[in-house]
Amino acid sequence: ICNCEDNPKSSKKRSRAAFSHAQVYELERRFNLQRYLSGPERADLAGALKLTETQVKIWFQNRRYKTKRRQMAAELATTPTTTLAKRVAVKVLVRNDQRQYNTEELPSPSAPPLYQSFPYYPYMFCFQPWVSGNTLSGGLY
Amino acid sequence: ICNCEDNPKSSKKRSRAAFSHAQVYELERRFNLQRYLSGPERADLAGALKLTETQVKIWFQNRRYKTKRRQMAAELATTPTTTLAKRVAVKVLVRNDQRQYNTEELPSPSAPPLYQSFPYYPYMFCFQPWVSGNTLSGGLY
DNA sequence: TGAAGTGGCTCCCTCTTGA
DNA sequence: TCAAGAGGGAGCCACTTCA
Repeated sequence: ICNCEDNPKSSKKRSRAAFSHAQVYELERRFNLQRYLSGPERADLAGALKLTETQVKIWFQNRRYKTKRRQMAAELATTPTTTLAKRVAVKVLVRNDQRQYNTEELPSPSAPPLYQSFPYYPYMFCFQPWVSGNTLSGGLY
Repeated sequence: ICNCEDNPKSSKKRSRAAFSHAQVYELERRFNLQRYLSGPERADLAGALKLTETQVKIWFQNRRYKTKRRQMAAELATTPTTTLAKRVAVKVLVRNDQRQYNTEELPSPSAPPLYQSFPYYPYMFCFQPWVSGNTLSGGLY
């Protein structure tokens, strides 16, 4: 599915592209500002870092997942079992009239926020023109 | 794929549900306000109209497409051929540094805006919590 | 006529792999 | 270790169906 058309260096399968320090630094900085990128934002960032839009997209995806996993692990390690049980119950009873956050997203009282002031907070804020049909330059969303 | 689980009235294939006047009126009113619904907005509207979230989603989808088709037809009918040719050219040459609108979205000087002050304008504005994993109550996004 | 079906695309999340 | 692969859900657009 993912064709990943670029990186003229290799003609093989090319796994593990290994981004540079500068690239990772900028991605990391951006990630601390926002967990999700809109189409144009992604395009700009990819252009600035000389990465594929797909690479930026996947990097953010992996980063989100990694953060979430780390948080859940930390939470599991520091939260008493009874509290966890209670949380599950709450999760099921919640109505969905209003926004429905997963309980993991609420800053846990005991788990230290690994990424300062950024608990896992999965909402999208996409303000993107929806380019319909024939999109040029590969990067679409 | 689309299971469309509801409408206890019929036990058959159930095509053409035929919404009521009140339902259509409200959908229409909402459509004049916004072309796209976020998850919670859709859930609220569906609940208020006693429709499935899927029905509301599909209604908006069909409505968008219908509007677009109507606009393109109107534009085709009222725009001289030379102008159309020029537009195609422009479309291809546009850079995508900045937002890239389809030319149809710009209010055409000659085509009357069938839906007042609402040219076809395909962008998403989703401000929706991303419910991960086990979502209850059927409606997800 | 218009709600729903179909197909093709993208994004997202989750988990896994292998250089 | 971590970018990328792969599976599965959901939304969007384009068209088509047929009650």
